[in-house]
Amino acid sequence: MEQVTLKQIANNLGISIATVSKALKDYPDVSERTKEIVKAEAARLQYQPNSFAVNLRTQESKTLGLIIPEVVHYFFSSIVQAIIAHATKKGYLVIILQSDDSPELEVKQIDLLIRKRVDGIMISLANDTVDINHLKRVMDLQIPLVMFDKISKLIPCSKVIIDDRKAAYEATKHLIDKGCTKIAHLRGPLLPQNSIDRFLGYKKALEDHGLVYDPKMVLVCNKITYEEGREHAQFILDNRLDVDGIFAITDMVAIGAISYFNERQVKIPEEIAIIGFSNWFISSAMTPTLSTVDQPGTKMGKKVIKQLFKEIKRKKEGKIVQPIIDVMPTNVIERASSGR
Amino acid sequence: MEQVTLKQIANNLGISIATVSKALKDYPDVSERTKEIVKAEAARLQYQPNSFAVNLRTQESKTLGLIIPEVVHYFFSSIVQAIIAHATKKGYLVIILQSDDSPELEVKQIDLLIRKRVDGIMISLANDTVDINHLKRVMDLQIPLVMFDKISKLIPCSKVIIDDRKAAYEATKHLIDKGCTKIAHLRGPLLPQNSIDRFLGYKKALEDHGLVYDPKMVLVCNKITYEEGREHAQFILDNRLDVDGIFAITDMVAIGAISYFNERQVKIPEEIAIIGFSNWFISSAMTPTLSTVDQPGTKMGKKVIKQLFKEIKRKKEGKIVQPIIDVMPTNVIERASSGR
DNA sequence: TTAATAACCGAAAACGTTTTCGTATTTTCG
DNA sequence: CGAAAATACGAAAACGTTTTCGGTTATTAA
Repeated sequence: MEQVTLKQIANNLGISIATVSKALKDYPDVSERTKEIVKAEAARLQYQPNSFAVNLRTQESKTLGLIIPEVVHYFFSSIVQAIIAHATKKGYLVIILQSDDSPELEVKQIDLLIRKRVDGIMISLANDTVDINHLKRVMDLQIPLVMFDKISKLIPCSKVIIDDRKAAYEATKHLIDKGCTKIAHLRGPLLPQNSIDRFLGYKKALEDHGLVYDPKMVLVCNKITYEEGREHAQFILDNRLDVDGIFAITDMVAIGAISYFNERQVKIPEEIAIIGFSNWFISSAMTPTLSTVDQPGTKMGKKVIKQLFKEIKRKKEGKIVQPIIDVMPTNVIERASSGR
Repeated sequence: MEQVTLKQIANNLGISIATVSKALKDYPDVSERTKEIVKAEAARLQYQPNSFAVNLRTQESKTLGLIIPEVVHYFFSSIVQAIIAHATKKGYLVIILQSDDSPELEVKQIDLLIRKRVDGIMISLANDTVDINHLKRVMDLQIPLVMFDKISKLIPCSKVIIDDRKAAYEATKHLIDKGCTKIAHLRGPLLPQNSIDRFLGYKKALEDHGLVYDPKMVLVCNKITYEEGREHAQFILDNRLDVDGIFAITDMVAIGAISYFNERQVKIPEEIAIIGFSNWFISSAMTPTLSTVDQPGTKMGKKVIKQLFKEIKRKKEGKIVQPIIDVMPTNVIERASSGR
């Protein structure tokens, strides 16, 4: 089972490699007759161009890199799916890497992608990435780069995000509209911007509606897990915190809290109303169903890959790319957990 | 920002390209002194070998292909995660493609991977893949191939699977042990082997324990969705099927059913006990928590990639690969939905 | 001292493609 | 009819690496 090359076709037909190559790519300086002959022979031998050689020659890999903190995650896997689908449609393949929210891994992975000479990189940063030299390097090397969801404002590349602050504001306001006056917030870690922004949105909403902001009502989830949701729910009950509403940084945390409240017979939403964030699929399948903020993963993925393609194209044409910042709309979805 | 090549280093130092290449790879016929000098210069210029050229020369891409039916799926994304993690540890990157359970897409994607000349392919087949010529082609081209979960018995490659029939048998038996005598089965589509096997396990368990198998108690889920779970639950209630236990093909379906039963105030597990399949994360976070069969995604992913590496290595050594079939153990996890 | 051996380095081919440029042939047109 | 233009093809360089094989020194043994 020998490799079929242009050379073989050329030899079989008694013509040159150059002509074969050009015939297959419909160059104008090849006669129709020879084109036909060459194509027939190529088909007969099931010729497939050697992508290694093509890559080397054209200096592009037709491959993109995608780095996300976690694969097993509804929001991220939705994005992954959308990106893969659109990339393959355009003849590009996608290499996926998972940073596990580790900045060190992230640096290594960027390095891997650069070495592989991918044609573009999409990334959602690890939670506590602060050093951004690896990203600067990507920019310096002129590799098209698009960030999404977890971004760094210090890198002047295109970004696809949501307005976490506004979304959190609206989620909190939703609870207020439902009559909650003592709203707790299960926030994320202290570092990443999303977590900070959601917290700020929560705080602002309280202040704008005449409610006092009490730091004791804000509990930190370092890992943003189901278990933390349960633990904080327990903390609230055991310490008799006076709470009638909860805004959780994520559906995962909200579900943990709900599960614990269910066990302790706390009525939701009557005694405590809850709203999550992300519109994870399962939030509509819970009992009670979970109110949440829709974070449109599929749409975001589509925007990300489209922007990347735009930048790859502009780079090829030698034009300068004007980075954009696309803020996707979010909206509160009311379900049973806040439906008073 | 010019590309740094071996040639540049060679010119800078006034030696040949060959020597530079060998020095960087610690060939024995290069003196320690020149090795040091070369390495220093390479470090100074931040030399990175051009992977296109390396690929072409060595005829390997250090890249693997992975095709799965769905990315947004707890079981599959767990596998993806494990595979990516192990692959990168060994210096390999992973290209992921999603077949959407479409045989046509699957064929195209296999073709893409072959063209990209990946060093190995891992695949879980689309639900209704029957024509397997694309897989035969992979075998013919001697590309290492490992199948998992949804496999084809007709292809003599390595496989990592579970014993669906046995697992389903045990799930059904679990319900019987709990005192159920009228057990329904929400089965999957008629075609794929997993679906058939789980059905057969269910049937066998009934027969082995003196219960009559009634085709009317088997309802088909063509898409294996949450909604189908709900619809079948409704069907059962509306048609007054005499049911005291349900074995669902998947947690997703089971959760749908539970959700509907909750709405209709059917007590679980008192009136109807339910067991799912896969041990999807959320099954332990439901109310009531869902009994299920553990399908160890992470472990399976690890086995898959390890076997693939083994075969890649053997191929390099020119040895023949002996395909293996690894049947991973599963076990019933009892939770509230069957805990009488 | 000479021959044999070891140590070190470089020339060059090869991987398979793309593309520029030149050349030979044919056609067009004044 | 002759010059210009159009048509069709091929030679060859280039992409950057790896590796074989010779060749040149320096070292050792006889």
